[in-house]
Formats: sequence, structure tokens, C-alpha cells
Amino acid sequence: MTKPDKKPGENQPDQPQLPLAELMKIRYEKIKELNERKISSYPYRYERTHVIRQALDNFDEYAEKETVLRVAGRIMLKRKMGKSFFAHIQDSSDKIQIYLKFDVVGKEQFDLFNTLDLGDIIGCEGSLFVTKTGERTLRVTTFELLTKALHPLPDKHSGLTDKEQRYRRRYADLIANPEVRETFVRRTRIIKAVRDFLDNEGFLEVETPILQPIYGGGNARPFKTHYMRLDRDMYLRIADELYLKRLIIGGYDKVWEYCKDFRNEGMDRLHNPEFSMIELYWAYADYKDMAALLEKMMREVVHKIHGTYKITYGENEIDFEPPFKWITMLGSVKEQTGIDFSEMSYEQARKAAAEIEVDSEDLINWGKVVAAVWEAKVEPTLVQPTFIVDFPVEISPLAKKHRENPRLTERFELFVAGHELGNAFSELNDPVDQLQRFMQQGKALEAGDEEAQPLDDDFVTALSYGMPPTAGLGLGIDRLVMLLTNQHSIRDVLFFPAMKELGDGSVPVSQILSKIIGDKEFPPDGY
RNA sequence: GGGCGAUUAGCUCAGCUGGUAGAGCAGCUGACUCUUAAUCAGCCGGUCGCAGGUUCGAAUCCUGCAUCGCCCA
Repeated sequence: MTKPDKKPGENQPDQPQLPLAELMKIRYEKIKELNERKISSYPYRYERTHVIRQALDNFDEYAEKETVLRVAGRIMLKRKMGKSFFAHIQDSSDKIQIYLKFDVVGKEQFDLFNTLDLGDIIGCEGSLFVTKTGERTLRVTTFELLTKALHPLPDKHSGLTDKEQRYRRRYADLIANPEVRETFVRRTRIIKAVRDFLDNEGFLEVETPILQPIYGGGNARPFKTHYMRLDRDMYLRIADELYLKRLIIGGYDKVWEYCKDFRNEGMDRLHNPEFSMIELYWAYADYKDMAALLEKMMREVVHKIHGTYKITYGENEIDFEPPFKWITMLGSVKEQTGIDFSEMSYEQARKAAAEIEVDSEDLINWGKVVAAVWEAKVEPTLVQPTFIVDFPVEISPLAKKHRENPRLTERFELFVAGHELGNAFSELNDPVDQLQRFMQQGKALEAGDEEAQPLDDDFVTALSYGMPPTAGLGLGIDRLVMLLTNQHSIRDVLFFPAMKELGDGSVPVSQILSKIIGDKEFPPDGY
């Protein structure tokens, strides 16, 4: 149905037809033609006998017996040779060449195959053979279109290389770059290895609230949301710590959680606002026990994934064979700078920091100055797995004071390849001390430190019931995955990293589609 | 937050010191019944990230903004 009074000259030149729209329209027309022939472009299922990898693994046997196989996948390459086609189809396991001959499949199927586009998903039945050039191939006797792709695929050779597009359209990245699929499979295997290890060590996997009335357990700005039924603000958790300790108080000895946490801060190579950790708590143990456990875990996980204890990360070879280096924060600072901060006052520490060009302008206590010096001078040098031990009390509000030095806490962080991987301490279980630490944090919060944590009254209440001596650990899973997949940006180990909103005036695909299907009722020059 | 770089067709990229946009792939037509980034012939396809400015004239020079990347804080 077209408007008869519309003249060709009336096509608005200020609304040019987008090339993408043209490509999608051609594909949509193909769907309509198939529909007229009662062929669906989106059937419901396909009975596969094998995934492609299985077919290839047993190739010789299947080829010899001329076993009939049914495989399915996405068309990645397609070559026409007169009255025959070669194509490659790809499924989750692998890809295989298929060969389709006019004489074998007949005119109807041959013509149908001719209209297929790269990106379409098909199911093929046939047997295996080797071509003249030695490629293992499926000779198709019959095939079905399983899904029509409206959007063209990235370039068949160079794929999708634009980082931004790869993050924003991860599905296209995964289709075009199989090694990306492999990275994420490895991510899953790493998490499973951690889970298996903790299972074997007798830790109970639990779940605690993500949506919390009071956030805590770390130093970070939270995301705030609103619960309408209760008409109150809630926070997305920044850590699991305070809830897991409540479970220790409740009587569990060993608990852990795989957790998504949320921190309202910037994003860069090492940070995403939403990230994954594991936290575990272990009653009747202290931070040295925890360090030994973590060593053991790292060793096992690395070996399970790599089959060896030495891995390559960037330019470095990293050796996970225990024991890892163990050095106090103050000792490591002294080692790198020659300065011993341990007996200094706040003022002396600031002066010493200034001499080695570490800015302590906004740092309000001794502990923060020490930490700043340490970050500037020591952290970047830590390539091999290293425990940095005994942190200043001011920067460790949930850790128990050191049994030999009240300025410090019994805390360690594990560093590998210059990045913090894990953070652990002998947990503070004295409710009075905990309350005082909360008060200190409260002052910092009032003074404008948006990362300080608010008083959690119920947590103090819980502690007052008595928490056994406990060691706790938080381990950054995204960082661990980066390390074991040799990736250098957290965005490459997250399927869907946080991205800023695009402000470009590009035409959304849904709008293109609307206009294409609008052609049924409106003249085809409508856009 | 600061510095540097990138942004041109669905994808991958050219486009020099300003003269009004080009290739390959994909798509469409045709040839080819063992090709493999198939090949060959022809065709279609662009608000040159956005907004200003300089200029007779801007993809190109200048300013601002946006997004992405890298480095620094």
C-alpha cells in the first residue's frame, strides 16, 4: 500500500538512508520472502547430535563410518563456488567448515543457502570428510535456518577491535573474538577452583544482604537507593564483613561468601563500581593462620588453572610457590627509603614524608602518613607475591590491635604484580574497642571524609554477645582473574563493565527497525 | 582531577602543508560444483563524534564539549 501521489523527488535529502538501515532492510526482506514460502526464520528448536568440538575430536571414526551428524552454529564465513558452497559455522565449542553441493541438497535448499548472510544461525545434517586441501569438513545433506541475523557481523577477518565497541556490545565481541570467550571461561574456572578449595577446607558458603540499612566493613562511598515500602534510604553493600562476623558470633566456625560489592567511586584500569570479592571468616584463628591458608589457596588455584606455580603476567614471571615474602609495612618502608617511622610522632612523620616528596597535606594522623609513604615508595615495587603486615591502627578500624604494638593492627595485605589482591586481619572482637573505633570514624565522617564508615549499632550489639577470636579475609576476584588471565584492565575480565552514557546522536537500532517494519503501511521512502 | 592520543561507510583503515571523501571486507548483480581472508567483473553505501570559530573554501587549522584508550594524581 503506497501513497500514489508521492513523487520520487519528494524524498527528503536531509534524511539520508543509513547504510546500516539499508543492510538490515535487505535482511528483513529476506525474512518476509521466507515467510511467504512458509519458512520460519526463527524456529523453536534443533536436535543436535554433537557440538562441533565433539565432531572434530572423533573425526576419523565418524568419517570412516559415515556417521550422520547434526550440528548447529553461526555462519562466520561463506564462499560460493558455482553450484557449491563452502562455509564455516561456529558454536560455543569450536568451528567447522561445511560443504554444500547443488547435486546433494537440491535446488530449493541451494537457493535458500544462497540468501543466507554471515551471522545467521543454521543447523546442518551430514557426514564428515576431508577436502583436497586437508580441511576437516561436514558434507551437508540438509540444513535449516535456525535464526536470521538482522545486524551485520563485524569484519570477517579483522573482527571487532574498537575497545569501546567491544565493551558496549560484548555479544559482538564474543562472536568475533573467540579468545575473549576463553578468558571468561577461565574466569568461571578460577571461581570454581576457589569454591572447591574452600569447600574442602570446611568453609560454609553463605549469603548475606546486598541491600543494607547501614553500610560498613570497608572505607568507601556507598551507592544509595530508596526502599519505598518502608520509605527509607538503603545502601548497596560495600563489603560483607559485618554480616559475616555476625554469623561467626552466631556459632559458625568457618563461613565465606562470593560477593558482588558496590563502591561509589571512579573507574579505571583497576576499579569498576561493581566488583566481585570473596570474604571468609575463620573462628579461633588469627591473621597468621589466615596468611597460611591464603598461601595454600593461591598455590592450589594457580596450579589448577595453569598446571604450574609460575605464571607470566605482562613482562614478569610470578612464582606462587610458598612461602610468600612476609614483611611489615614499617619494615618495607625502611627497606625502600631508609626511614624508620615506627617511633615518630605525627609531626615528625609528616616532616620525614616531605623530605622524600610524599605529600601529607590532607593526612590527619600518623597512620595515614605512613600508609601514603608506603603506597608511594613500596607498593609499586611488589612484583612477587608479598604479604605486607601490621598496618597502622588509624587506617584499620575493624582490625584487632597488634599484640605487641598498640599503634598497629594485626593485618596483612597480599600484593602481586604491584596490585592489592587480598586484605586480612585478626578481627577486632572487643566491643568497647570497636565502639571507640566507630566513634573515630564518625568524627572523620563529620570532618568530610566520605569514605569513613558510620556507626553500626547492631554490629556493636552483636559483638557484645561475644565473638570468638577470628581471622577474616577479603580477596579481590576480578584482580585474581586479571592475574591468571594475563589481562591488564578490569574491563577485560568483566562481561559488562560500567560505561558512561553515549552522547553521540547515532540512530538506535530499534528506531531503524521500526522504520523498516513501518514500510508495510507507509511508503518506502519514509526515512 | 591533570597530560597525551584516538573518533572518517555496518566492520577494518587511508586521506601530506586547507580545494569539498577513498580502499578492503560486508551487502546487491553476474561467472565459477574442493574453496578457505576464495577469485574475477559491475553496482549500492558517508550529517568525516558534536557545537562553535577562522577562511572565498574545513575531514584537515583554532576553541569548547562528549566518548574511548594510555600515563599521572
